[in-house]
Amino acid sequence: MPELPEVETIARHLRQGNAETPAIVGWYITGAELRWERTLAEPSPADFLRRITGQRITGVGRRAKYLLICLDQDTLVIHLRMSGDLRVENASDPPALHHRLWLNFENGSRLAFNDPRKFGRIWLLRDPAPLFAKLGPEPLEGQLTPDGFHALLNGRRRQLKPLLLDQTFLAGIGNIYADESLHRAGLHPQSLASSLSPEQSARLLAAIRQALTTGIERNGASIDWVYRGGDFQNYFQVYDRRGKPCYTCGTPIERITVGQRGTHYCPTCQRPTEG
DNA sequence: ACGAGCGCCTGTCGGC
DNA sequence: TGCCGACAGGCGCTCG
Repeated sequence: MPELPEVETIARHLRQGNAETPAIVGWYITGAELRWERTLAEPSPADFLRRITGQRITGVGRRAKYLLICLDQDTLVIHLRMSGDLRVENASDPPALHHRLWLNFENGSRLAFNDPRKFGRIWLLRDPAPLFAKLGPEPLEGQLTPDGFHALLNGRRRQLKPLLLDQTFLAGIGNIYADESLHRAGLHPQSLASSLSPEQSARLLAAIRQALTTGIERNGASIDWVYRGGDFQNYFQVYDRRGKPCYTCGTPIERITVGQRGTHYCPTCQRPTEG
């Protein structure tokens, strides 16, 4: 499910609260329960319970697609993978079928990690930096310039779509935002990164930022039962639009497989580059 | 360096 | 209705 905009939206809601959920900053952890062992990547269940109990939440943030829940001594790092979701609820509510791990708070609330497909992972770390060591730059941060991005692309003989999905190249983009970015940039998903002109690279960076920013403004995309609350799905130009007319030229959107991922594009607006 | 194939899991949907 | 395969917002691994 969630890519950068969805994780950012969840982080903001947990930090600031919204109509449905209160902010969790300042809450005191009285205990935890683990229902699926593999959800917890690190440390052991016993160490996790011992260490997290008694800590207070001091902040909520995001790095790439990782959600960061800052505690007094540690950082709770959560990767939602395909189907993970976080829910604030009453500790007295019966836990839902797919709750894999939850924290209990002094105020009678619970923060539950719900994850039907069990791909999600949670770490409790004194220092999360090593976990993020191989991640590429944040696409929305200013250190990444059009020239710098062109240099990064220029050094790679790789198709654009798999490269955008490579978290060590650029951090936070997933299948939806890769397709939407390439469409906005007018680039074919199978064009080679090294074939882009400086202008095309600049256009791609701007398109990525535009797609991600719009996604955040719309509170992310909600496609099925997994993640709710966003409406970016109503603004998709290519993703999940196979056979429907391109909004720019009317050509039916095509779906192909690139790097074993479903890939949507307009064959008229997104022509392959030379080389 | 790069792509393909597969494993990890459960749920939904379309075709027959 | 039931069965069966395809497919799903991700990522780590091995193998050429």
